[in-house]
Amino acid sequence: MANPYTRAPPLGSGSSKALGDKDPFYGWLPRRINAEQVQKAMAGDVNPFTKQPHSAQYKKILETRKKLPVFAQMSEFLRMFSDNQIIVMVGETGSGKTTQIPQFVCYSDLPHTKGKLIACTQPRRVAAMSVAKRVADEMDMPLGKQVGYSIRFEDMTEPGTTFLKYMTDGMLLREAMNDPDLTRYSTIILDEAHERTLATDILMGLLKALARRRADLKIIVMSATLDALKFQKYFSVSKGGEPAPLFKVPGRTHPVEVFYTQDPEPDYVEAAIRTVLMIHRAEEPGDILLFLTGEEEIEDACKKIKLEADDLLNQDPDSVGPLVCIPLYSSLPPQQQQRIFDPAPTPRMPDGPPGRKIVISTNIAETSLTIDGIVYVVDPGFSKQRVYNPRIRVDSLLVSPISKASAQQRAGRAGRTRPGKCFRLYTERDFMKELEEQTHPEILRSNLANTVLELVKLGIKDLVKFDYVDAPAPETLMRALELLNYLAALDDDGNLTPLGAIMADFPLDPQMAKMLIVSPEFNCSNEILTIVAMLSVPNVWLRPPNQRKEADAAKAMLTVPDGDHLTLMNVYNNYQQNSHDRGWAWNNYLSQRALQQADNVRSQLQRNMERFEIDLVTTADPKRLHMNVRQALVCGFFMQVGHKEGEKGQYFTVKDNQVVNLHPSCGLDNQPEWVIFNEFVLTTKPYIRTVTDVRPEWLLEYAPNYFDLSSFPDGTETKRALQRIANKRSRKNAPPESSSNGKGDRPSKRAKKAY
DNA sequence: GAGCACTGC
Repeated sequence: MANPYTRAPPLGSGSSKALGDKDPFYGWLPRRINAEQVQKAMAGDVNPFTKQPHSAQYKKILETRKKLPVFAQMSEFLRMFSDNQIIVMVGETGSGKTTQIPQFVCYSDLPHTKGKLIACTQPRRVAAMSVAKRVADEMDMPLGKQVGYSIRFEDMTEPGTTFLKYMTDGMLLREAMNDPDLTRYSTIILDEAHERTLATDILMGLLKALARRRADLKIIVMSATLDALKFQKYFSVSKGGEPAPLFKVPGRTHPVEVFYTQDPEPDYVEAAIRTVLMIHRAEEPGDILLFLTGEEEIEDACKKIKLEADDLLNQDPDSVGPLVCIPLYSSLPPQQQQRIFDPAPTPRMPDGPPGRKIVISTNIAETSLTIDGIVYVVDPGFSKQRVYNPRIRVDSLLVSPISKASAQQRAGRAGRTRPGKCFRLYTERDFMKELEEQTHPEILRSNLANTVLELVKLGIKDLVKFDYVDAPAPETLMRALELLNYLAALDDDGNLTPLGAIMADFPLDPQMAKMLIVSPEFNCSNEILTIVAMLSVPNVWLRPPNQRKEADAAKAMLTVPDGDHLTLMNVYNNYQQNSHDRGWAWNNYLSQRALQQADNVRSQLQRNMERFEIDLVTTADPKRLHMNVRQALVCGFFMQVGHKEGEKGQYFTVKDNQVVNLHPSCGLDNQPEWVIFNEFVLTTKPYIRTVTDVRPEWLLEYAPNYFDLSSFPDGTETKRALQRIANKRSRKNAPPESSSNGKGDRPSKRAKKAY
């Protein structure tokens, strides 16, 4: 056979007639391609990848592509790509990097000639989908053929045809778990690396090691300017040697003038409202984007601004135009989110002062959503950030100052369509001296139980020595290892157990994966599957401010008094029985969107169960079914137990002895002595949320290692209570329920032993 | 008697 590189094989719909002997790739040598070759191929009449004639549309799009800053540097890029295994690339907003660089790579790498793919990862699903669509158009191909995307629940690729795949970072990480060498890929592009999502961080560590094993793999890390040097050093080719080369492309945005306050503002919401109204009165036409921290703050500010703006309009209708306030946060239904794209209101009278639109948004407008036409940004300098405290194992959301990088990103939102202004509600000194350079990457702010299990499954032996871009706190790793060991996912030496290997394959927190896998032993895997799905989606309960009573009453109708987990199950079952009816969900103050998602997650998990031959079983007798479900819950959540002390209903977490309260949303009709909880949240008080009544015997029985009383701090009421139960049990000298194994409905003997 | 920054598998 001739050199395979002299002639690209015809692809998919390619017809040899159209091709003739004019294959635009004829004689091309992969990874040794220059810009002249590519330009010529792009300008040709025949699409070199499909061998079809180019459409008129294609030529049009090509002209606009040529105006992108990155296009002018194609030659430089191709040279750098030829000469290096790893490149760090910086491309500011509007450079065209996300759409163009992967295409340049296609022309140079010619992945289709070797049956490989180019991957380009994105932190968000919508981005992966929309960019893939755009690039498919640019390359004159139907989406899902040569160019596709892959996100959870949706694989828009065609095996054997697709050679450029946009995907979420989490998706590529999943693939790595089953193929640590990522052999299908010839080039991997990590886009938006500066966002430092957990998945991107882990991928960077994996790819750095993989680059040594696979000399044929090329890697491109794309980021914002501030982080480039850090990545260059991290990906230095030789140990302590040269940093990875940098490819830099200017952006194409308009200048944004930044203003600071003279003095610190004591009340940033009040200051923000004042600033917005000042802009409305005094500045040229143009829409405003105000960043606040959460739903309540946003809705509140919306009302206040509206009131004040209406006053202004009435007082001075000749110089002040109408103003419309639009809230934006993730839990808003998509339809309402769309309002941010509405045009500004029209003047009240012909020739009157023009109207203005103000969007008041959480961080969602910083990265996930771009709104065109914004000219003014008001930035109070705060956002809610997730923090994880490994000492007490609690996740919380804290309003914290943003980073410099974040502030710059926010300011940039004012310059997308024309020159803009950004009003920072803090002093220049604070910006320079007080703000951190970067937002702490997620890996430093999260519970890593899931990540650690993934890393072990990926074959990483020593988690502490893993080459992280930023290493997590050792205590966070310890907490994760400890949890996984108690769940029997890792043995005492930190090796993956067969159970752990299966757990890692479920897109779930380890606790939930564990209880799902063991649930057939309790004859309730059907129910646990539902509960796990419901726990994996956003809150299903709606509570509109003016209909709280009605919403609470509707919830009470669906509540199961034995526990919130059972209530969730009941909600899902009712949703099914009412054939996913939108009206039913609406009448019961439930989020149809969340229920639909739960349904989706449930099917995906069910497919995973089938792959591992985990039976889907249930128990006929409803009373016994509830008992069985509650026991299965213990198998996953035995480390999240609350014990009531005293009559006041004060709960203490087991072992950590933290004081916690039942969350007001809890549906229990009494205060059981022992409960398991799904989450521990720190808001106005420490709360445990999604709570179920359990029996202490179950704790001792299904989690004997964790409930080894010698490991408990002495002198606590919890320990004494458990000791009493243990004594009673040993007197009986037989497990109380498994001995009477008359009906198949009861937990089997094996369940007792294994867990 | 309270909340839900945002993403992802």
